[in-house]
Amino acid sequence: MRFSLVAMSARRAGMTHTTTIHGIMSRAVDTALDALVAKGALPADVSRENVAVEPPRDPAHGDLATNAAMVLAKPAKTNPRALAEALVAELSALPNVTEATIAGPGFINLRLAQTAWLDEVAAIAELGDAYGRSAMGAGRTVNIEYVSANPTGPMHMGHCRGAVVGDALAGLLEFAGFAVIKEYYVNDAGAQVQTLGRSAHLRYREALGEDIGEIPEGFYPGDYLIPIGKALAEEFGDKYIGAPESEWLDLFRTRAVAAMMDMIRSDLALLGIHHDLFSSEAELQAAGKPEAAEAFLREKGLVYDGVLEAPKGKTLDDWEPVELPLFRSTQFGDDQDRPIRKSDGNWTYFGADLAYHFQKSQGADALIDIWGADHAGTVKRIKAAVAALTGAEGRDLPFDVKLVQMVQLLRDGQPVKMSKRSGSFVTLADVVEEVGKDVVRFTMLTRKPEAQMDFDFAKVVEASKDNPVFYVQYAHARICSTLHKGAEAGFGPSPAHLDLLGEEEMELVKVAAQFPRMVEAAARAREPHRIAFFLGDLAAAFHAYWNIGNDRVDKRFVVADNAELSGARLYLASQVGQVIRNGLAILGVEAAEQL
RNA sequence: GCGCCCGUAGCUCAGCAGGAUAGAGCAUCAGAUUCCUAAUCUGGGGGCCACAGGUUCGAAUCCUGUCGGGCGCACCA
Repeated sequence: MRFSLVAMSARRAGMTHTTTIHGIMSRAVDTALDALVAKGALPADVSRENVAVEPPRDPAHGDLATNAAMVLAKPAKTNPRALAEALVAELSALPNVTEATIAGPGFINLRLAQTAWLDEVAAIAELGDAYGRSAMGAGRTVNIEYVSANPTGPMHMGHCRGAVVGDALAGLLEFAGFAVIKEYYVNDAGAQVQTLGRSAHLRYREALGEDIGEIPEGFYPGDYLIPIGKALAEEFGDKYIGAPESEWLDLFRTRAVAAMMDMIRSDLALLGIHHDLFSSEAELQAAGKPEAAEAFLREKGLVYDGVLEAPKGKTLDDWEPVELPLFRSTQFGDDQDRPIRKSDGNWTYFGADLAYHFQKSQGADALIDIWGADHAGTVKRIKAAVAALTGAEGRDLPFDVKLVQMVQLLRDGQPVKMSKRSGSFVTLADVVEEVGKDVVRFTMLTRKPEAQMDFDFAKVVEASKDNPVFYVQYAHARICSTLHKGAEAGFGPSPAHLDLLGEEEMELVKVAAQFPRMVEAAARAREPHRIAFFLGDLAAAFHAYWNIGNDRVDKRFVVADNAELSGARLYLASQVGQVIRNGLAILGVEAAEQL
């Protein structure tokens, strides 16, 4: 009980901005509830967990609304109406609040004084790049593993979405007050990297003049291995021509993996992605981590030697029952226990991955994995493993696996063909080169990650309002050019006469003021795409205001012969620009000053 | 057969921690645009939120079932 109260107050503290309007008002509601408790109108032990203070859907209802009376009525053993009336009495006494009314089933609608909103504009200016930052994370460490593409070739578009979503999520959580570790798991221990080593050897022979002809089945055919072969040839001469594999495979594999990782890192850099930590599966195994995890789990009775049943619903020609060390994942909701070692004694991917997650868990308060949706089937076992390993230590470690759906590449509505046989696929580098980093990043975030998406080369660079990337960038560019024009006319942004701003301008302020809330909501849900959608809304509000100026010269940002009004509007424009920049920064997108 | 994800306007998708009359863009229809900030603008029509139950003061949202679509289901990675 004590524990939950502590947790709750920490949570509430994390949600509260001290200097922005939604924080101030949600604290004000909290304080009003405290007052009711003091007066005996509300029991002290009622959980306020579901109390929300947020803008109503319909702006006609007011600036903010709270459901407090409805949520608390039942546990307080009173009716919503009575509670609402008591709360309204408290809230309407606040200087910020010009009107507090009860509506519908018991909502309390609040209208705020204009000065409250203008204070928010000032807060944006004061906090600058930090506006919207939250203390929600309270410095807790979150490890987010993303990309983790196999080091067997360059990054292609299949990796792109997970990379962007992971990186944007990392940016979001960092902005929300978490200490974020961005990690990449290098699968440098399996059969695929052996194949890579052999493929490099083939290219090495080729570099030394041998005609290798068509790349045979079972080797990686891509041209990107040619320079690796050449480098190996230069370094080692013909030393490994005709030599048995045992003499060169480890060496060639290691060299090839290193080269692939260099290539992947530079591909990622094109997207602005830089991991903090690259963890090697081979090193993990060399350090005996899987053995340690196995021993630990055996001791707990969570690993045993057993025989798997043949898979149902499909027939396998080469199925035969074998005894293997199995992890008891069924105990954690999986539908089958999972082998951690193969019959040849090597670790399965899962066996090593389990140890890897254990390793990650020791340096973090929460784990997040970003995976392609094709790995959905393995989520349960890894969650089971983490629950088993950390649960056995008495920890309850939050662990999320985010699945990212595939992207279909289109060009003018037609699917882009990829030839696997020739080893040519659409690389990430190609796409970034064609449309630019910012377009790739933003576009990948214009759909929730678990929904499939199309990426049409023609559409994503289109300069029109139905292209969200452009729409947001254009808003920012417009703001920059407006400030520029203002300066030419001798007007600069100034907070001196913000009270001259009218209702239309306040609409824009109210949208911009949502930003801190949106950051917290997005961070809580771990959905960076919400920031992208918010930016679309903010850009729309800005363009809407701008459009008023089409017909009404007096509503433009720069009003001739009126330095005070122009100064106030330019100040507003400048702060809207600041919010757009902050949002884009979370997503790793640069705000264009001109288009 | 089992598991996971999805099902919201003609199309592509939002829907913020269960809140008030479900939103946007495209398309469509009707207007605006000499001057002005048109890489457009204003307005209209369009919905059994797949279906059926349940929980709740209240459900697109949570639970169960059905139907439909996608993905996965080896000791692969």
